[in-house]
Amino acid sequence: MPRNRRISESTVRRLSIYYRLLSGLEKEGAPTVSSRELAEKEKLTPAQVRKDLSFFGSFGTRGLGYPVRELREKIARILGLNRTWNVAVVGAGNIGSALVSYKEFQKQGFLIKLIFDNDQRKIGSSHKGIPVSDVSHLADELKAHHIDIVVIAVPGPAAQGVAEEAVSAGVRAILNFAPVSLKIPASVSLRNENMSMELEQLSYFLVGGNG
Amino acid sequence: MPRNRRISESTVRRLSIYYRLLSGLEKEGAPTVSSRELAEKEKLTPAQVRKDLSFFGSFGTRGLGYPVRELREKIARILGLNRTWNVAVVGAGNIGSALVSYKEFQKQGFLIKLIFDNDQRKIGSSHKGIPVSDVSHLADELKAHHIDIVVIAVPGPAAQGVAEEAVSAGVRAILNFAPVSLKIPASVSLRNENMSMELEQLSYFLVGGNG
DNA sequence: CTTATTATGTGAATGCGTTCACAAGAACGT
DNA sequence: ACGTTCTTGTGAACGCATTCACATAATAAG
Repeated sequence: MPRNRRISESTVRRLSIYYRLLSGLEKEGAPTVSSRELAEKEKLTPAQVRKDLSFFGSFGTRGLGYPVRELREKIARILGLNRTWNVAVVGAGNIGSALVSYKEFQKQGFLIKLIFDNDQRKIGSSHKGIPVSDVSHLADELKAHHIDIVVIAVPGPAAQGVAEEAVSAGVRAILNFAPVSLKIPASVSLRNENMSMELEQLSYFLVGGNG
Repeated sequence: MPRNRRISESTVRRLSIYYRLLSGLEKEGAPTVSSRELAEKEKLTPAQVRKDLSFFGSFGTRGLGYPVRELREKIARILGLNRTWNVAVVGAGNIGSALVSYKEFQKQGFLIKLIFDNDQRKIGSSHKGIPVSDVSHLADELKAHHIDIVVIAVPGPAAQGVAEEAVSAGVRAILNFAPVSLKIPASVSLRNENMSMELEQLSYFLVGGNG
């Protein structure tokens, strides 16, 4: 059990995958699963799966595999999914609105508590029972509602300002949908979801990787 | 100029980043840019930038840097952004609708030509001038409209079926928003955009990487 | 024309994630 | 009980991306 070891980002990403897989297996009533079975479902190697899991201890049984329910619960604890998180969405445009309605988040314990916008026509209205607040009160509201994660869904030029407000309010995790690179302290965790970039990767593949 | 060389996925991802940066610099009228300047804007190393660009030739001038306009155009050709692509969105729910309204795609030359759904109440209506078609005619319509890229924005359980239809219609690139792992031939390029997973990564960071 | 400065391009070194390979352990049938 | 089969856990080998370091070259100033 190599504790104290730094876990690579790729390993954490795959933990999410294992979690989803294990949730499905648990519903099906499977008592155990082998690294080979997990690997086949996701086009990984069995060694990769075992190595990933071994970073957090050894919960497998040789000759049998891993206990589905226990492993899922263990990964939930590692990923912090055995609790709820308070989320705020900034930007009530197309993407922001879609995120608020996206039911997967609630299911996983990510509770959207606040929505912000700068459009007076939107402020005061509500999406799915969550009122749209004025973005000019961003920092105060984030603090008052103990928001853990801020989702930025505003136009590119506005994103950096929102990020800085969020950081100043003590937020330590940001999910950014704006197509810009945010400058924030290293102590804040940032993930970018840039859909144009994803399409560009596909485009590169389609033209065969050259010009 | 190390041609014939396989370009790593990370390099291609960064090309998208350089492209965005260069577009901005071009608007500002900057004639040239150094690897150091590019690196500083994105928290990369200058060596990384130079190595990435060197895979496609050497367009820099020692002592001066890279010509902004030429480099942007070169990267556009490499990524296949000097043309348009026909895109279809499957699923007219929250995410699908948001994508159709997302203006960045059109700007980059990704033209959404078709939207599909299985809900009779939605079929026939239109989003942003694009009519919603019946998903039961998926393959035929994809072929008829020469769709290059299919965006899957349907509930998890329906995603695999949609992917298979798309592949059977000759589609070679898929952007998947459904939280499942799609099984498709290796000859088809697939990118996953799983927003729950992004939040889970943030959650892992917030709990400090242990349970 | 010469010197100082800046910045590219790239082989070599480094670091890190993935895969290999195998010893060790557990279950199951005979 | 014993051998066969299955599967984990992990050190070692491997491969690939990143970083280093420097020769090379262009500009600018005096």
